[in-house]
Amino acid sequence: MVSNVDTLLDSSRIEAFRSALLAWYETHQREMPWRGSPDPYAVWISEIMLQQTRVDQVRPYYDRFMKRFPTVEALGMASLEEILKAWEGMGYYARARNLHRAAGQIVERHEGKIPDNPAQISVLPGIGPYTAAAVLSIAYGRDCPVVDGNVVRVLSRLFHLTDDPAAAAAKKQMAALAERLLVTGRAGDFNQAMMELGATVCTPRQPDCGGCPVSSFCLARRELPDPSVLPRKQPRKQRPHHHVAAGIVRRGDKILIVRRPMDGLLGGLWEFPGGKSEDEAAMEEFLRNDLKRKLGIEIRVGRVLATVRHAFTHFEMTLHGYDCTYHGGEARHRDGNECRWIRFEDYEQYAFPRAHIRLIETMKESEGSPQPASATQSELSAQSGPSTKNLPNA
DNA sequence: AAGACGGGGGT
DNA sequence: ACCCCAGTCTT
Repeated sequence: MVSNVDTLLDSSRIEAFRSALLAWYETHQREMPWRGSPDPYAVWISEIMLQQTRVDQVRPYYDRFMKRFPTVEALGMASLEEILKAWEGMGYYARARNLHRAAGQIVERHEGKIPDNPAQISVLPGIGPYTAAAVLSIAYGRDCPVVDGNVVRVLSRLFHLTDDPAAAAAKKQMAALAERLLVTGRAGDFNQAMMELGATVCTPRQPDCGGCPVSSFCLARRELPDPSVLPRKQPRKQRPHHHVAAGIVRRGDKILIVRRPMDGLLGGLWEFPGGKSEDEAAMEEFLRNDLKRKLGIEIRVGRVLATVRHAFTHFEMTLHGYDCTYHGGEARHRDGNECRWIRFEDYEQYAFPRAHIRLIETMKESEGSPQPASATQSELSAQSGPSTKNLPNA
């Protein structure tokens, strides 16, 4: 589509485009705590948090995180456990693990200063092409164009690009166009303006072309009845649905939690032990066998304390939380996962996956939280039946 | 090139 | 119910 691209790429039109975009950004940008004074550390943290995560979700996490870890040195001193706890609920926990490693490297190799050049910043864990360009342009004013999901969408429509943006050739083309349009000397503003435009005006569905400052430059607007068909979206597979049994295993006034391995899903987080069951009808038996096999403990499985539905990107899960009582064994995980007996009220000191948090909240609401050892079996069974009140679509 | 990796909000 | 997000890393 060279001819399409050329339509906009003459210097006077590019200048007009830049002026319109920057003028719009000046008056329409949203308030964000990391804007204003470009502290490289603040920019770095915000950009990591903003990976695949919306501004409004990041905001409260960012404020708490910066209060807790105000500098690279503070972050470098922190344990992974502290950082994961601060990250709890935001997802993509590899970001927190990479932040922990990167902070250590920045303190040790760069005297606590975020690198200001592509070669050094790009090798830090968790910093890919987008984040490198974002930090370098916003914090250091370097002329590096960013290409994120917003920019891909804006450019696809602006230039009527119909290729799959996931393809290598399309990525190259996007990068070249962003580079060509970039306002030299104001790269940070330009990049943020493009992203802000994509996030608030040139949205995936029902873009506000009437409110767009650069609609007169937009080829999709001119040539298509509906610009929102771009960028070309590829067909998605449907997600499988799994049933997971988790045991809230009581031993006196303690309950058992197990830490997930560092790599993989929800890496480094704590959870109630259990696993995926093929047979939804035989969850209790599965759970008893599963904890025997993985942890070497004997349990008695009681009633369902709470049931939670939870959607991940690539699968869906119904999490069944069972009231269990301990009946012997050492609680040593066969794969070496750390096991810990904690008091129920101490769970807030550990980072849990969202689904397990909701399990805990549901148990507390229904007064089905694990009872002190003094409670008899009859007292427990006298309580209300399985709680499914937080189970959407059930 | 494709898949793994969370969670929330918009439509 | 489905879409997709201020992406990165691994295979």
